[in-house]
Amino acid sequence: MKEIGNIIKERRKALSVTQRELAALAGVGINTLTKIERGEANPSLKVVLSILHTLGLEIDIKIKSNKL
Amino acid sequence: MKEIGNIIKERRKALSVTQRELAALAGVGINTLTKIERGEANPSLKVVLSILHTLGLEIDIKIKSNKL
DNA sequence: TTCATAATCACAATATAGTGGGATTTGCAT
DNA sequence: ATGCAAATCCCACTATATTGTGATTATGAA
Repeated sequence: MKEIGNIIKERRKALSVTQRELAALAGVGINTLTKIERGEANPSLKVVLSILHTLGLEIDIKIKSNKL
Repeated sequence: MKEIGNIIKERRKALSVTQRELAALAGVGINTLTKIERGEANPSLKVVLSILHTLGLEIDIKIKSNKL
């Protein structure tokens, strides 16, 4: 969970937007966002997708490669 | 939400495992899994990741490309 | 340091995800 | 059509995610 939080935080900073702004744009509570960024939350898919979409990010799912 | 459900369902079938088996292996309830596969749920990230991991799938997040 | 803004925290209330149990339906064999 | 297993439905309960408010604590700039 820490990973996605960091991705969101870094992308947000790269776009120079505050937590409050991002939360508002994504339609989620500020508390929810701060916890997610810190990896202290188990957010619903809806919330995650909303935040990622707002940040211009997308998810894709693929078969795990077993490269070392 | 429909999309991830279909991905899970197709991957599960490709591996020839039943919903009950997958649910048990992933540590989630059968009802939860059936709803997710049908796109009638808004699952938590924990549940989604557990299912994907069990299926040998992984998620990655990238900047949305604006190709047409 | 001082000031302003951003981020985190703490609390309580509401919404909803996750669950099991049992009934029902669907799908696919023979 | 019959039988079996898989999938779905229904219901009620529990767990927890989400929320707003207000206070507190960083962070950074002048």
